[in-house]
Amino acid sequence: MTSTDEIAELLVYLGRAARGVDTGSNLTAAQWTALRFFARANDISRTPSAFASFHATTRGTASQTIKSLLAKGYLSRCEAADDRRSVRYDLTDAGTQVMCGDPLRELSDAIDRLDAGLKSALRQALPALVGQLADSRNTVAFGTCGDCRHFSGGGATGYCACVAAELAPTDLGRLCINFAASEDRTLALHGAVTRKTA
Amino acid sequence: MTSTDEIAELLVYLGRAARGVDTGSNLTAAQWTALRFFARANDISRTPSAFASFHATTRGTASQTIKSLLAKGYLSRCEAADDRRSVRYDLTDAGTQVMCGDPLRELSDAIDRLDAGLKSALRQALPALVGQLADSRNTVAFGTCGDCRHFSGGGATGYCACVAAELAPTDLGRLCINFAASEDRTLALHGAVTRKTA
DNA sequence: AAATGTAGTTTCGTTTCGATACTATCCGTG
DNA sequence: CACGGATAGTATCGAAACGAAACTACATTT
Repeated sequence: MTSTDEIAELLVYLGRAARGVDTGSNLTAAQWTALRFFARANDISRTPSAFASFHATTRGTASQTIKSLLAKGYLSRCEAADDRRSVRYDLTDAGTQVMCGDPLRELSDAIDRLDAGLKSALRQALPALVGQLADSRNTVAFGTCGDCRHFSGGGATGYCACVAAELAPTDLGRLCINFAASEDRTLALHGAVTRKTA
Repeated sequence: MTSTDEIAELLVYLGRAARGVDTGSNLTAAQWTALRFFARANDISRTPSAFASFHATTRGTASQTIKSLLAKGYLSRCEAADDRRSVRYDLTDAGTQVMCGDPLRELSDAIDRLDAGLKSALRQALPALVGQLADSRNTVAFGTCGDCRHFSGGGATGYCACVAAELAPTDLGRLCINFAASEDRTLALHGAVTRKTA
């Protein structure tokens, strides 16, 4: 039993413990994960397929979870303009409201109580680990635009080489299905690399 | 959306992604988690209740998952000597064998490919985070004896103030239900604090 | 035009899950 | 010692999650 294995187990334990206690909102763990994803993903990523990939499940299961949120009135369906196969799900006002009671808040608060050094360490190590895992699986990773290799720019705004468009400040913290970890595993403020999306 | 929330989401994402691909062993994610727990927990912690606590579920669900592993011949039931209500489950030889194909290996390998600094950062930050989370919930945390406040001693062996016994070298890396995070959030090589177990 | 691939959905049987109820045992207090 | 309450383990129930498979519709490639 190595120290590495202990880290892996702690990650699994925390991921599981993070579901927390649902205080009244009447959503299951999978439904919370889905609602959170659609609240956090950028425009091109709020699809059933992207969520299935994010949640490491099949599109069938993802579709089922989305349907339940649709029935509760927390998501609204929106057909994509460019590809008529594709759909996009957005949070309704009720969905946004419910997100205030996200049980993940408990974990966030615990993270905030960590020493600044440890917190900053997580901020660096976890995205790098996500990248490593995606590499070994030859799959897409998930991350936020501000951490992405496709992104270039300094302060509040910037350019995404993948979508080939300027990003609004609010987009920098959003999940993107075309996320690519930075080569050097630091937090990414160098020139973007153009790579055709999978 | 703060940086803290991003960290929380990455933890959930990794915990989910860690289940990996089960190559042939025919175990579900919950069954893998259970088998892994019983492979890693020390003598006093290999009970259904301890696993339920570890897996953040009810004893009923835990009992069911254990039953399925029992049916597959990967666990054996063993009545406790001191408390006739309690039972302990041990891995059979077949169970030990199956553990070689643990899909969590993929995450471990990814961790090993991280820079040494990042890996060491995780090694410090994650146990601290587990402790913070346990604090805010007033529940028991989980961790290994070597990181525990009850533990004192230097190199290959040491003393556990909780069980009030010397620990074998192999015990230092095992999960314990009586784990208590160190006060100072460093990796714990100071005097043990005696605290009656819950 | 045909073949292949992708996006989304549905259905099926199995497993997980939380809630609840139940038995057996332990422990503390009177 | 007897009683009550807490704890350990298990079983049962209905709902949800899950993976696999099949299906439709649309896009892309050949």
